[in-house]
Amino acid sequence: MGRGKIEIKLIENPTNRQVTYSKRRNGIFKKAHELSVLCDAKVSLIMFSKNNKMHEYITPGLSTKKIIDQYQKTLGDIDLWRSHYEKMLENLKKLKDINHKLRRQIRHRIGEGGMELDDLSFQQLRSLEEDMNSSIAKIRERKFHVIKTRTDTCRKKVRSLEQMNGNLLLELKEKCVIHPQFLFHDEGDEESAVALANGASTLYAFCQHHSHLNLPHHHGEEGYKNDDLRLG
Amino acid sequence: MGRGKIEIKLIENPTNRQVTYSKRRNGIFKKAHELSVLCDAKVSLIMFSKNNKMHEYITPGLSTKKIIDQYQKTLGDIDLWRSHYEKMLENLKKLKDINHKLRRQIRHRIGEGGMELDDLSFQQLRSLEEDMNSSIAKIRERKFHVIKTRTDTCRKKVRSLEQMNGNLLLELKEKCVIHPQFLFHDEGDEESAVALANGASTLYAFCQHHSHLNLPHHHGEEGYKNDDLRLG
DNA sequence: AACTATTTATAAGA
DNA sequence: TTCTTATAAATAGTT
Repeated sequence: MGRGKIEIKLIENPTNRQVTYSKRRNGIFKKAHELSVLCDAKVSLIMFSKNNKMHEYITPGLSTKKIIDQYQKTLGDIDLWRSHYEKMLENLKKLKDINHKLRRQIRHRIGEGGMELDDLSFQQLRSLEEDMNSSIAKIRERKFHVIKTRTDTCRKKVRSLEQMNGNLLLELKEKCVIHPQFLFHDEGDEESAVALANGASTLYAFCQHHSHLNLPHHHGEEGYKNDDLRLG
Repeated sequence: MGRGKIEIKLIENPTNRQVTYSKRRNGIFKKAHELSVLCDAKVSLIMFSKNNKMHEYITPGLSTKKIIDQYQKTLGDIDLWRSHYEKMLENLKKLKDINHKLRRQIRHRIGEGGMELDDLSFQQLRSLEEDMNSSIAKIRERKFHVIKTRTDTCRKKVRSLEQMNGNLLLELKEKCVIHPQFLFHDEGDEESAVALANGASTLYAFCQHHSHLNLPHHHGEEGYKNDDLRLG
């Protein structure tokens, strides 16, 4: 429709093309609107020119605003979702962290893995042990009313041995002062010899008792930990 | 354009309206297509008749399939997202669970909360204690090389004291054999009486000292654990 | 952007 | 719906 018929194919001349685009675009929009009104139809017409300029027509009933709102609501939902997702990621991270710490704590308390305790200082080990001890003490308390205990005598023995040793030394020293012949084993002083034997036998009996206890005592040194643990 | 001019307003006659819709719809599609070809424009034209029949035109370049694919890809992404989200939820739940168990384990090991151990049976307590013992043993092992020196020294001392004790006893015994007067306390033998008094007092002093030591020793029974801890 | 000769779209009727 | 056709509308080429 115009001065001459035209073939429907790309218009090479850019100016011509642009002019035709404008004219026909308006024509289509007019027709779209006429259709909307005449037939109560819903029409959405969107077009992009070769230079990417967009133009659109939407039937008045289907207002552009409504469509834009709908679009933005969807975007908003996506945003809400993303923020939700990111909060959850954070949460996840925190939980993993806590988990890791708890595992570490347990590993320390279990002493597992051999190398697990290596990165703790002596002070840390001490405090960890104290912790463990106080923990185990509580468990012991709980268990205690079910089983009665034996006692440990290791330390008593060490001390009493030391004491006894000191006393024996003192005694010997005194004997030596009173019966200097003690210092000379070859001399035949009957009386002091008898007295010495007498006193010695008493001492011996005691010491036998004592040294007899010493064996289990030494044994107990090793067993000590076990006893202790079992008591605990 | 037609036998007569028409006003642009809703066509009340449904048949007329429908006919006009069909004719004009074709007209617009034809024009949309002509625009697409002539001007290399991208055109999307969608319309719904009053009876909600949909018709659309899309510029051949912007194939309907591509648009549908894009649409489905978006939907697919949403689905992927949802499944991702659900996996994460699951993960979260598992972590929380593990966390809870770890906390419980620690509470048991710490013995905290007082009532925390009440729901364990005696066997469970026993096994928990054994666990704790083996754990503490490992900590001690680790600790051991730090206090090894002290311990060794202590043991050596004990042994040498015992040795000394035995030697002293042997010596005393020998003296008694050589000076038998030590054995008769009732005889008016000044020397032996003096010797006896002397020896007895020494022994008495020792025993007093010894039994005196027993109290702090018993007291040490309580202090023992603390000492041990301090050594640890 | 305006003009206009001509083509095209389409309203009304069949 | 489709065809016909008179006529309104759109628009290519020109100014």
